[in-house]
Amino acid sequence: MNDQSQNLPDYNPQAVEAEAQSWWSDHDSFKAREDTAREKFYCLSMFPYPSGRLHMGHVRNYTIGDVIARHQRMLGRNVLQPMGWDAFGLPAENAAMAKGVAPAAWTWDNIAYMRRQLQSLGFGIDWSRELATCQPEYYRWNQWLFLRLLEKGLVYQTTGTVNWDPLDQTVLANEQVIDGRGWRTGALVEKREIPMYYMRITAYADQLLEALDTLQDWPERVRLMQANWIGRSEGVEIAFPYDASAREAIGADGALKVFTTRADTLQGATYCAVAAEHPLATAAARSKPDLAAFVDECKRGSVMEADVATAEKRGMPTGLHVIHPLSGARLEVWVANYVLMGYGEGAVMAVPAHDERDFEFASKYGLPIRCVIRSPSGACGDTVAPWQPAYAEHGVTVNSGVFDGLDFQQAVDAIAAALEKKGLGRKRVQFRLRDWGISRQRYWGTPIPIIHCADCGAVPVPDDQLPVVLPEDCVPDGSGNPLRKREDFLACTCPKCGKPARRETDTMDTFVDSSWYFLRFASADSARAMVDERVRYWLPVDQYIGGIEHAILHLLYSRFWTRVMRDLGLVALDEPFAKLLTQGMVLNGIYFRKTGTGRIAYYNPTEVGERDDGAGGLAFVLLADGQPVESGGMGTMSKSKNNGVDPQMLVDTLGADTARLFTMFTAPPEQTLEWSDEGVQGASRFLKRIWRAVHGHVAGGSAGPVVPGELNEARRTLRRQVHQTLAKVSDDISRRRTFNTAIAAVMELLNALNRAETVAPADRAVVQEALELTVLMLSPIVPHICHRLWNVLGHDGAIIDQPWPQPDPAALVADTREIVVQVNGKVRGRVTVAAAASEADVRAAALADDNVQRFVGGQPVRKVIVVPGKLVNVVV
RNA sequence: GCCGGGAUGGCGGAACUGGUAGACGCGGCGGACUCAAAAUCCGUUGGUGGUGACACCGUGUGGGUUCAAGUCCCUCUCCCGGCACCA
Repeated sequence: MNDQSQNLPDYNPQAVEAEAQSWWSDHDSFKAREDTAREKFYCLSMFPYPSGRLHMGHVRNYTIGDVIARHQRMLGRNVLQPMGWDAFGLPAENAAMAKGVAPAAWTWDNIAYMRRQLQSLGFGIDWSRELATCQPEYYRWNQWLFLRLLEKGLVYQTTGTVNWDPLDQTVLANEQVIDGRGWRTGALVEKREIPMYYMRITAYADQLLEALDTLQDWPERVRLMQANWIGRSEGVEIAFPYDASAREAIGADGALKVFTTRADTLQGATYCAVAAEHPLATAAARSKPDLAAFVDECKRGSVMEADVATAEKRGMPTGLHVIHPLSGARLEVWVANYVLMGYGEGAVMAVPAHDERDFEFASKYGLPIRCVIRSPSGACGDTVAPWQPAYAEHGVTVNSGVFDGLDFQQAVDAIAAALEKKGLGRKRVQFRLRDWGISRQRYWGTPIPIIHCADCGAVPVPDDQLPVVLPEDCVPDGSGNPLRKREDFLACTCPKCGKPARRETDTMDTFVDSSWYFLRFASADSARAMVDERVRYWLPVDQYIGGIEHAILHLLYSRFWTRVMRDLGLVALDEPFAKLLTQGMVLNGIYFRKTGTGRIAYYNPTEVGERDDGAGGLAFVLLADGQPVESGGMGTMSKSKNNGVDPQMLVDTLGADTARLFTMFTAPPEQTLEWSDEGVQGASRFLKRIWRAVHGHVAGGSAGPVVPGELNEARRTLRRQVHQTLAKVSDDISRRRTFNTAIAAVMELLNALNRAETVAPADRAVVQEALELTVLMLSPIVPHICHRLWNVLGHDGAIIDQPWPQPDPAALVADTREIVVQVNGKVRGRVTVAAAASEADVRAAALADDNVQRFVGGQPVRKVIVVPGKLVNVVV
């Protein structure tokens, strides 16, 4: 295209974006209406926590969703793209402590600011369905469903272990425990047992695992993470009957139950071990002060499981014994710190010869080791001491009496059958998944709807008294839950007996709030029900987009909650999210200096420049003082590393379209995205180029429609590229979700367009069509500039109401093709042949090529492989 | 430790089903415009050799399958993510 840069209007993103946004707002463009005659598309990005300002991760997340939503809209779907606020949670309480404002006020201010930011980025959101989880109209349904689950036995109360800060007299979340100390007080954190409510997610473990296979449009990685988290194990539950000593200590008959996946090694069990919290440990500790001290010590240890895993194995005998269910031998019962109360029965049979942990423990305490599995090398075939490391693989049984000579499965089957006959065991499945503890000793959350009565105990709040409203004017000071000091909240009457009673002050885990918000968007204004019949139309979510950090908990809880609501007859839905896209993190450079006191000072990348280091390389220096700083490579944008980029700055200077284009172009959506100021400039440059291309073309006067018969070779070639690009972009956006390659293809097209002839009417017609299609193709990604350019190209309506274009099949047809010719697999030439050429013709043309002949060099041709339309390989 | 993913120019990345490695962008280099700079535009840019046509080498390592391997199989190294005493 000839350069017509004179007198063309400048690209002013602020003006263009304001105009487009007010058009959409004036026309209520994104309001979604139920219409069963139309195919719906529910596009949802994970709702944000209202932390104060959007960060780049949000921009990336919501841009991906908006591109998909706008594309689906152009394909004719009835699109719903809602937005809400995950508004309860700890940061609001921290901000309250730091600034002395109530969490509610802080949260609502943040929501107002971030809503404006989302609007300034041009996301096509139906704001009429906006919700915040801290609204009583929303969280009353958390309470209502909690009561339904309580009725069904899917919510129950038991004691749970929490981190307790003894100075602040408060419960700490795991992330508030740093090196075993409270983050504010520095006091040593204790474990505390307190009553908590649990949701019986384990009752759904089997179906949550099995249904993962139906989620074919979820990333394999996420399904695997969930499968590992649920952790299904097939094994045998075995009872070791108490001997006289144990019966006496417990004061009853009975047996120690264990779970094992290695019932084939039962004859190698030489002792049993129980967790410190196990009833047998408690019973034995009553008469043994040193054991009581050890049990206490184990209980006090860190709640963090990572620390537990690396701790040295320690234990102490209980002095009690149990009877081996097959051999009748007396086995000693130990308390061991490596046995978890929360898995299986909280007790294990120990087979040191075939389990590394038991081996380490038995070696340390001199316990017997008995080999019952022969390894392939035979090393475990006899009972020579000292024993070498445990052989934990499957193998053939030995030293097991009637069970000798069996492979793993045969041995498990035979031993399980023998145990079952004696009533001392049965096969069963064990899951790693634990029930979901939802109580939080926190203020800023959904109040748990329970009333404590001195006479009646814990009484559910009747439905007609819902919601239990959280007072919004509390200002937490760090010393426990402020609700405990609110007499107006605490005081109530028992629904059963009418006497004065106290309200529960615990609130719900915020994962409860986010486990069903996607359902509420479909009936956001329903005051009388949690969800209504509109859920049937909109659900499931067709495309869900969010961070990989939610791969396990949020997605698993949401799947569980959906099934619970299904079983209550509230929805007809097994799985809430049909397709899932997990976007990668946004990274930026990390620069720092170690200060004299050993502390590390981080510098924002904008404060750092590059200098010649005098040795042929580059050194990083702080612009302010010219002195070197160290580079810490790329890392997630975070406050602590001082490497964040404020999206608002970008929107205010280069515009929302540049921000959107950069995040979509620089990396595929699932990968990490490395921030680059030069890359942002590149995105802005491309928008200016397309702006100029359109205005330059239009300045040349009007253009008629393309008449295919009038096109010469060059015009046909250009037009073919236009329609090939359209086909590729359609596929990249809808199927592959590789927005980066879609944009690259459009960039290539624009490069070709800038080189094209634009004088003859036929040329202008081809360019007009090309620019129209280019603007249509880019409109989901950079909607504002395309909104304007569509009108500049001579169209009256808004581009948002245009259908997604289809490539013209006739334009895609080529008369000739370039074929690559290889000799022995190396490219030696190219020949142009008619598209319809036969294989024999292609072969002849390839062999006739000069350079090909040079490399064949008269040698006998052994074989010629012809890949139609692509390449010929001559083997000599 | 177990499970999963990855390694391609100076950088981000492309190559989708085994068929032209390095699309597109950034950066670099050369040029045009300018008093100059910025902006913009044009050209060039994996390495080595050659004036050149071109040749050789090249997708973390070593091997294999194939007419043909970044892509498939085996070995090793390093990176990243998840789980982490789950019996």
